[in-house]
Amino acid sequence: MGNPTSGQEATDHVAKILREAIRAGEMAPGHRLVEFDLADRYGVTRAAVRGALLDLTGEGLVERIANRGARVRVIPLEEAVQIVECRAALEGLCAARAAEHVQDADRELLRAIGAGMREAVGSGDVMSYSKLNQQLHAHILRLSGQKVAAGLLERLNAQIVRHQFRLSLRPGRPQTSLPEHLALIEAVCSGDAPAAERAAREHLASVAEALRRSTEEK
Amino acid sequence: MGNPTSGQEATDHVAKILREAIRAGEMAPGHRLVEFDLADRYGVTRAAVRGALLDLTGEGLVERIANRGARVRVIPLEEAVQIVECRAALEGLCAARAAEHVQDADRELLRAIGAGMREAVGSGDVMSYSKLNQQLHAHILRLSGQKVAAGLLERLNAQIVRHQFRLSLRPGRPQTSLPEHLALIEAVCSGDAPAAERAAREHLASVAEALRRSTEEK
DNA sequence: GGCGAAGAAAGTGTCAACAATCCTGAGAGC
DNA sequence: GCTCTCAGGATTGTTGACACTTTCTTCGCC
Repeated sequence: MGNPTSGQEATDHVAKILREAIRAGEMAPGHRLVEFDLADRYGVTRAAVRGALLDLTGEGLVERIANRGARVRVIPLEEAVQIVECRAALEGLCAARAAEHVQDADRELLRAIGAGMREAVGSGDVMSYSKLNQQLHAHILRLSGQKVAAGLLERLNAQIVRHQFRLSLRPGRPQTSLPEHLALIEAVCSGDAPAAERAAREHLASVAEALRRSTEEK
Repeated sequence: MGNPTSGQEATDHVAKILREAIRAGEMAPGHRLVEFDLADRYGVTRAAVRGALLDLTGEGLVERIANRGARVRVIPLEEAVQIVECRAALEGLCAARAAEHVQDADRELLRAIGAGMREAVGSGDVMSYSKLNQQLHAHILRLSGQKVAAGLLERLNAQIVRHQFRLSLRPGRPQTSLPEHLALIEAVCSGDAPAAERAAREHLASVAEALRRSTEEK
C-alpha cells in the first residue's frame, strides 16, 4: 500500500500534504514551492507535484506566476476580513437550516461540545477549544444538509486558518467567543432558525472585528 | 495575434470557449468531452484541452471519471436550489454593502437599469430583460467591493445559468421578478442596508421557490 | 441461442527529454 | 558610481510517444 510515485493518487497525496503543511504554518505565506524540490522530498514525479500545485491554485491556497513558479499565497488582511464576512453569510444560512433539522441526538452532541468548550476555556486549554470549535462548525454544516455551502466554506476556511489560528492565541479571545458559541448552540438546539442565523452572524462579525483590530496592534 | 495552439493562453482560450458553450446550452449536461476531438475542433494540442478540462472541473462545470474522460456535469435540481440559497446569502451581503457605498452616479445607473427592465417586461423582450438582470447583479457586486463574494457568486452562477435561463422563459416569471428587482434597486439607492439585504434575499428565495416548483410541472 | 474469454478499439494517463523563460551577477561603457 | 548588456544557471512549460484502462466486438464453446 506504499503510495505511488505518480498518478492521480500521488497528485492527491501531495496536495493533501501541502494543504496540511500550509495550514499548520510549516510553509509560511510567500514561501516558494519549487516543483523539483517537492518531487524529491516527497518521492514523487514532478508531474504529480505540478498537478497538486494546480489544484491548490484553484483552491486559492497557492499563487502561480508564469515561468516563475508557485508560492504560498499571502492573504492580505483586507481579504481575510471579506472571507469572514462571506463565512458569516453562509454559516448563517447553515445555522438556520440546522435549527430546522435538529433532532434530540444532535442536541445532546452539540451541548456536549458546548460543555467541553466551557471547560477548555476554564482551564485555558486553547488547543482543545480550537478542536471543539472545528467540531461544532462541522456538525452544524452536516445538520444543515447544505452541501454546496459546506463546500464553499471549506475552501474559505482553508484560506484563513492561519489568520484565525493566530487570532485564537490572543489573550482574552476565547473568553469573548465562548458565549457566542454557546448562544449559537442554544439557538440551534431550540430550533429557532432566525435566532440561529443571527447567532452565527454575530459570532463571525465578532471574528471579523477582532481581525480588523489585529492590524493596528500586533 | 492568431491564438496559439498550446500553452497557458491556449488553455484559457479553450476553457473560455467551453464555458460559453456549456452556458449557452450547446453542450448539454452529460455530453462527453473527448480530449482528442476538442483538440482537433479548436486547433490546439491535447494538453491544452486537458488543462482546460481540469480548470472547468475545479469550477464544478465538468465532471471527470478516471480513465473514462470528462463530461458536462449534470446539476441535479436539489443542488441548483442549494446554489440559489447560497446566492441569496452572498448577494444579501453584497446588496447591504452596496447600499452603504452607493453614490449619486450609481443611483442613476441602477435606476436606468430598472427603467430598462420595466420596459423590457412591458414589451415582452425576454432577452433584454435577462441582459439587464445580469448587469444589475454585476453592478451591485462591483459597488459592494466584496471581491471574495463576487468570485464565489461567479462560480455559482456559471453552474446554474442553464436552470435559470429555462426558468426565465416560463410565462409569467418576468412579471414576478420585476417588482423584486425594482425593490432591490430602490433599497440600494436609498442606502438602507438591511432593506437591501432583505430585498436581495427575497428575490432569490422567489427564484428558489420557482425552481422547486418547476420539478413537479414540466 | 446464451455465455464468457480474448482481442481490438477508443481514450485517457504518464513520462522524460527538450524548449522557453526568468533571475543573477559580472563586466563593459559612460 | 551608475546603467546596460549578456552569458549562465535555475525552473517552469511543452511535447510526442507510449503505457494503461475501459469498453466494444468477435468468436468459440457448451
